[in-house]
Amino acid sequence: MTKKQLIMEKSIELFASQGFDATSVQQITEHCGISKGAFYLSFKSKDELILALIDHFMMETVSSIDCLVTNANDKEKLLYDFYYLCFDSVNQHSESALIFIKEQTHHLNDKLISKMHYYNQLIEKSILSIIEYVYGDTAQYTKYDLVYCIQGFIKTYMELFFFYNLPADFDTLCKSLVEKTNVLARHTTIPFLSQNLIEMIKQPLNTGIAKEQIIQMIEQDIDEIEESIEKESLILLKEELKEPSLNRALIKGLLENIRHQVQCKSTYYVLRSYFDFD
Amino acid sequence: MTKKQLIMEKSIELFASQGFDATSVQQITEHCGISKGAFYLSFKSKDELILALIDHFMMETVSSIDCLVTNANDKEKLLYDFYYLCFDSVNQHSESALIFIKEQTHHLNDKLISKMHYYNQLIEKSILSIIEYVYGDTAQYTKYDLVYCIQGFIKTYMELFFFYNLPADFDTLCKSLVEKTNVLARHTTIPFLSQNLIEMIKQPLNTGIAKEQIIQMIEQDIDEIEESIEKESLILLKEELKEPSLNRALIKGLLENIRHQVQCKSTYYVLRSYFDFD
DNA sequence: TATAATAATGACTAATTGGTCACGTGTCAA
DNA sequence: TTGACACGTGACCAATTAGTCATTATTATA
Repeated sequence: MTKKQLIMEKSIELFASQGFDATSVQQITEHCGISKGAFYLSFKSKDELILALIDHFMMETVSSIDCLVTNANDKEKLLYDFYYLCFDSVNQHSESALIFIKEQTHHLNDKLISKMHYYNQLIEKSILSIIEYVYGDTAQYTKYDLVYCIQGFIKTYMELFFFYNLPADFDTLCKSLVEKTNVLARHTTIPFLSQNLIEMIKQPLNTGIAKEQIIQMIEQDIDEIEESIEKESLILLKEELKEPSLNRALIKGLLENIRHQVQCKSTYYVLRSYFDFD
Repeated sequence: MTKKQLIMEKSIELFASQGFDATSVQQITEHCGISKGAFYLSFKSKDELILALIDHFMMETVSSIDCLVTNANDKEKLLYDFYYLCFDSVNQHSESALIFIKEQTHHLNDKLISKMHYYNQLIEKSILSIIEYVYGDTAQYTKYDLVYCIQGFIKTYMELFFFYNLPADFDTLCKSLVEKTNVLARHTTIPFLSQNLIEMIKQPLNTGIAKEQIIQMIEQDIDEIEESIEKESLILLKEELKEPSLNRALIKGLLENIRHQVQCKSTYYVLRSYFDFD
């Protein structure tokens, strides 16, 4: 494990329990058993650390969702799987999720805002795909509202698990939510969110994940993987990022090579989005 | 206006735009045109200030809702009115609401947590009343889920207004939400939240509003009101709080006296809850 | 006007913070 | 053994903070 990873893992615990502002770099380094100087060898600043944490968590989440939606083949199950994935992944990374929730509204700086915006839009896009796939024209006029209702369900029930340690019967919960969603999709007639409103919201869809960062992701994967076609593909993709030279077919091929490599699932979906193979 | 009120009003602006941690007492006093010492004459600490702000905002909100529910007489309109009130009051006190949202998850200290818990429970109780009143047995088994769905709707659409400055067509929004709620109430069959789960959550329903604070509210009302039966009733109620001596009928009478005095609407509902006249 | 009481001031303190940097320490190849 | 190099250290710095308190200004009272 690199020092960077160590710092990230250990700092998650502190940030989750005390919040970002209330955790000093001193505390982090003590908790890692390293010196203050060593911290600044891995991260340029404290802000860079939390940005990295949030990126890591959101990248994972977003790409899992993306993966689910892209490979969907069962209309009945997709929505259930989606809900389950949301609760399950937040449950498994509850500390990261807590940081995310805590700092989301705290707008440390502009970078964080646009990051959040970016990830939110990705998730909304996925939810919309699900709705269009599952309900088709049935929800034609109310689909944007449905997106927000689904997010509302998730957010509200999520908090229940965060604030009170409810026994996590995710199966019942998700079945219950699927039913609610079905009912809304089939019986609501009064939309609030129109295409127009949605367009207004979408405007500042700028800053995605920086190329730099994707390169870092790839490098991390390369470190973790043994000599193989997959590894070589990753190396070539990294080169392509640094200096584009291959045509789209070759890139697509390289992506296919790493598609089923579990370790780099996130990377695959991030790259897929970066090279615009949606 | 007392110095305390001045500080509260001015600090809301700063907290809303920068957050609590990022706003120094220095800044607040400069923005008020007073000295640092003067600040500490009104508030024992910076924490006490934000606690007061959140109390003020939540007391107002909760009592408006309580008022609406208590005086309901039109099943068709109640839910609409409730939604409208929520959006409208948050819209009108958007800065306070923003502070509330920002600091809600930041758990400054235990006092804040239990305060939030307390207010949340009051609101949930009101929503449950609405559901029971509007749907009766129809939503018998899913009413607790409905409470959380309603909260989810509000939270999610609220954020839309906060993060993007959407044109606020609250009327359409509320009609749309009422329809969604109706649909859920009539067609859902799979509950997730049972009576049992709800009981688990309710456990730490301790610390309400401190008696001290209610007294301060009353004193503020007394200052603002001219000589009248209402003023005298307030004075007597204040005495009763400090040293209980009257029987419940008399107290109830005093409460009735101030019931329709607009300036002390919050106080009325807080007192009603304190003396347990629900 | 004189005196007491209250309100308000702002320089000050003590503590904490994020971030730096001159100085080890261990590990290579030559 | 030497020297080069990266890795790592923790004392230190400048800036900022919440909160205090001796002093001054203002007001009310006699």
